[in-house]
Amino acid sequence: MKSILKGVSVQYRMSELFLRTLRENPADAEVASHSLLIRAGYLRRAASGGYTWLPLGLMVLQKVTEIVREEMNKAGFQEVHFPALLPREPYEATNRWTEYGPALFRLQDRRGADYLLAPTHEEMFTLLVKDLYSSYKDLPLSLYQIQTKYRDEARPRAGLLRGREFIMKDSYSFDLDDEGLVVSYQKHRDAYQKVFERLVIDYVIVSAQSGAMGGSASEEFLAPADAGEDTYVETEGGAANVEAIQIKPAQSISITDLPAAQVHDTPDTATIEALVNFCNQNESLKRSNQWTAADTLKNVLMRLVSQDGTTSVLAIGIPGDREVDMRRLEAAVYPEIVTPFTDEDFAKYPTLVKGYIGPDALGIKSKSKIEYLVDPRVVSGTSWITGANRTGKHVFGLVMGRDFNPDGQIDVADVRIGDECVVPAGKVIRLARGIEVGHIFQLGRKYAQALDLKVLNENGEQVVVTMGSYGIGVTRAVAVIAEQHHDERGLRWPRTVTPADVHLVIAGKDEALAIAANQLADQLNAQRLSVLIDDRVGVSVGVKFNDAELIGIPTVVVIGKKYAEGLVEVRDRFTGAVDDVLLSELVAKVKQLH
RNA sequence: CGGGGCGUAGCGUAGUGGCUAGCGCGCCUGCUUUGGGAGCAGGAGAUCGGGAGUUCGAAUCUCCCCGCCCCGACCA
Repeated sequence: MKSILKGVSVQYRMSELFLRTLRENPADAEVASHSLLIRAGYLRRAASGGYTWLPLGLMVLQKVTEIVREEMNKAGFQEVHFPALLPREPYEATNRWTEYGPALFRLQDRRGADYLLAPTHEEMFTLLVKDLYSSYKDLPLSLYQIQTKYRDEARPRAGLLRGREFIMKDSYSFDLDDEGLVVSYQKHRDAYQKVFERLVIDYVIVSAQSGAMGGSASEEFLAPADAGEDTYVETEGGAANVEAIQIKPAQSISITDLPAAQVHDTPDTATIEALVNFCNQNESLKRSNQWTAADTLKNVLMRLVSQDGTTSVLAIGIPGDREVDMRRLEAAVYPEIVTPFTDEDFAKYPTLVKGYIGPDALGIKSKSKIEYLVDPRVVSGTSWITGANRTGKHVFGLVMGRDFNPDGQIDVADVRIGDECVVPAGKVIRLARGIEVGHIFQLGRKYAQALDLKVLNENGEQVVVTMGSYGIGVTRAVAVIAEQHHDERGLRWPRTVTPADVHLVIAGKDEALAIAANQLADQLNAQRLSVLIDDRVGVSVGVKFNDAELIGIPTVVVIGKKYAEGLVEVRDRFTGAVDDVLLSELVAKVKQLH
C-alpha cells in the first residue's frame, strides 16, 4: 500500500503491516474474543482448533509469553524445552497411553513405532529429573516450559478458548516430602497471582478436583466470563468449582413419633411434577400447606463404565426439586464414565418400575443389587414421598433410617444460591461461569512412583519424590484478556500486553503532517515506546479511527487539523478521554498514561 | 460421540428445478474527496464444500463423504 512516509523508519506502519481488518463479524464466531481477534486481524483460522497468528496477534502473544516467563524466572523456576513429538513408552509406563483416551493424538513413524503429540509432559519432566538428579541435596527443584500442546478435543470452540493445538506454560515441582511440596505449591500460587495481575486478568482462585492428572490439593484460576466453560460457586468462606464443592449434610432427626409409611394410589404420576400436582388435588392426600417437589425423593439410575470396560449401575436418591448435575456426577465417579440408563437396561431389572422406583428396590442388599447412594439432604429421620415400585403407586412418609437405609451418600445435585456448603464453607452467594486460565495441584507421588524417580535421603535411603504440576494456558490467556477488555468498538489491550504502545493516526494528506508524525514516532521510540503509525494514503480518517478502535492499542494519538496550532490529540481507549496536547509535550503525556 | 444448524468470491449474504449465479464490503485502474467505515466511472475475482445419482436442464431434489458452528459429556 502507498505510504505517505518516504524512507523513514518507525516501528510498524499500517501501509506495510500484514493486516486486513474486517468490517463485519465472522459468521462462525460467537464469543467476543474470537470475533474481535479475527476482525481486527490478529488471527486466522487454519484448522479445526488451530489458529495462525498474524503480526499483531503475535506481538500480543509474545508479550503475554514474556510476562509468564519473567514471573517464573523470578520465582526461581528454570526453563527447559521438550519435544512435542514423543515416543509411546514413557506414557505407557504411567498407563496414560491408554488412560488419556481419544483426546491423545497418536501417530506412527516410518518404521511403525508409536508416537504421540504431548497433551502435557509429566512423564518427560519426571524422567528428565530422574536422569540427572539422585540426591535430596538437589531438591527442591521446579522446572517449566512454554510449549505447544496437542489434544484432540472432541469439540474445539470459541477460537482460542479451546483449541486442539495451544500454548501452555507447564511447570513441575520436585520435593523430598509433603512439607516441601506445600512450599513449592505456594510459590507457584504466588507467581501465578503476579502473572495474572500483570496480564490484567480478573480472576478468582477456586478449589478444584484434580481430575485426570490424579493427586490431591488443587486450585484453579478462573477468569469470570459468560463464555467460560466452568461453573464455580462463591460462599462467604471462599470459592470452588461446582465439581469440588461439598454440600453440608442435613441434621438427622429423631425417628420416634413419626407416622408410619403408607402406600397410596397415584395414577399417571411418573414425573415429579405430575406427582406433586396429584397430591395437591387429591382430597385424601391434600394438606394445609401445599406439597412441593422438595417433599419427594427422586431415584435416578445411571450406568457407569469403568476403564476396563465393565459396567455397573448406580442409583442416586435426591430431593425431587433437584436435578443430578452431570458435571458433578462425572467428577464424583471419576475415572468411571457415566452413561444413560436405557429402556433395555430397565428390562434387565424386573423389580424396577420406571417412574415409580423406590428405595425398597435399591441397594446392594436388595434383589436388584444396585448400589444406592443418596443426597446429603437425605438423612436419618427425613420423611419422603417416593416410588412404591408399582405402577401408579407411591409411598408417603417413608423415613430414612427406619424404612430404608441407602448404601451411602453422593453429593451430585445441582447447586443453588443459598445452599449450605462445607467446602467452601458457608452459604452459596453466587454462581458464575469462568474460563480456566491456570490450574495448580499437588500431584504427589503418582508419576514418580510409576517412573521410579527416587533420591537418597540424609540416611542414605531411597525415597520417592513428590511432585506438583502447574499450568497456565498462554494462548487461552490472550483470549481471556480480549474477552475481559473490549467494548462495542473493539479491543482494548492492557498496556502490559498491547501490540504497540501508541497508535499514531495521520489524519490528513499534508506532507507536513507525515513529517511531524515521523518525528513524534522517533521521539516515542527513543523512550522505548513502540508505535503503530497509520500512514495509509487515500484512506479516510473515519476508516483510520475505526481501525484504531478495533485494533485496540490503548493510546491513540491523532495528528491532523490542530497541527497548525501545534497540537495533537491523545485519546485513551480505556477512559475515552480526549486531550489536546502540545507537540513538545506529547512524549511526557504518553509516558504518563503508561 | 449424541442432538441441532450451516457450507454460494477474501468477508457478510440473496438465490428452493429454467437464460450469462445477484448484492454489499474488501481488492485493482482513473478522477474527485479527506476529522468518523466518501463519490463517480471502469475492472478483476466463484470447480455454488466434494463425489455419485435423478432430470431435457441441478447452487436448488436424492444418497454418500468432507468441513464448520452451536448445545451436551472432557480440559490450560
